[in-house]
Amino acid sequence: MKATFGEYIKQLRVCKGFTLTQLAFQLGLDSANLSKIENGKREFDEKRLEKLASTFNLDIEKLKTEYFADQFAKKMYQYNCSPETLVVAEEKVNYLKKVNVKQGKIKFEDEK
Amino acid sequence: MKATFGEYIKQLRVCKGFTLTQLAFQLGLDSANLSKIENGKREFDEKRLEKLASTFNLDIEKLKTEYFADQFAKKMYQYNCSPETLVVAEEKVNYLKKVNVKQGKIKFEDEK
DNA sequence: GCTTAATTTGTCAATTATTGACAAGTTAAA
DNA sequence: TTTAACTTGTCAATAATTGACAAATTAAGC
Repeated sequence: MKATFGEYIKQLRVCKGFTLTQLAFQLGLDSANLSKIENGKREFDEKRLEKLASTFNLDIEKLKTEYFADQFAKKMYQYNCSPETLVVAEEKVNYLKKVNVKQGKIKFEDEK
Repeated sequence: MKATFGEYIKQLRVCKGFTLTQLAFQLGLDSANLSKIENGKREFDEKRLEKLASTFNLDIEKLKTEYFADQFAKKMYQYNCSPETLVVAEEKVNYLKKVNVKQGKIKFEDEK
């Protein structure tokens, strides 16, 4: 899968023969906005990933991978980050996990 | 460098013997907020990367790498993304670059 | 051609998130 | 116990994102 997340959604949609309006309804948004999402002019909201997965019967984990990879790639491209960035990111994920095990949960804003 | 970006800033600051107030002044923010940044309770604003680099005489590219890697890692950790995500991200960066060469600039919101 | 559905684009108010600022609290060193 | 350093809480101001609708364009069928 080399396409952007928007292109990916469009692919899924067209493949199943849905119109924008139909899919937008499933996802609980406006067809105009779905169009923008498909064309990379708006972001897909993370909270709709589950609905997207169930609509197309996709593995939610794979979908998350596509989704976040897309976000990272866009940032990298936009800010012209070195490829090294992803290597360092991997180290940092491991660091966070290790610290987490040692010290207990690191809380993010959206956790209670 | 395995630490978070906040820990990294603190390291730099303490190493040079600066107080929060001193560094905060250099960066144009409040010492209370810098404290939060160092402790991971607020995000460092991308627009201050240059100032941070010049204050500590750091290579801006390396700093960017640290900075964005930190952001990606936090998201990965927060949403429990598979490690695969970073591999896919790399593919997608290449895809974006290729598409860009073929079709001309992809514009982001903050470009004119 | 004409008609109608599908898609895209523009705009904007409303919601939501982020920031800057300051006060009040705690910790640490002398 | 005083003074500086740091941390935490709060909140208004600012900024970013979203949802919604109208209008414009494109595509398909007749």
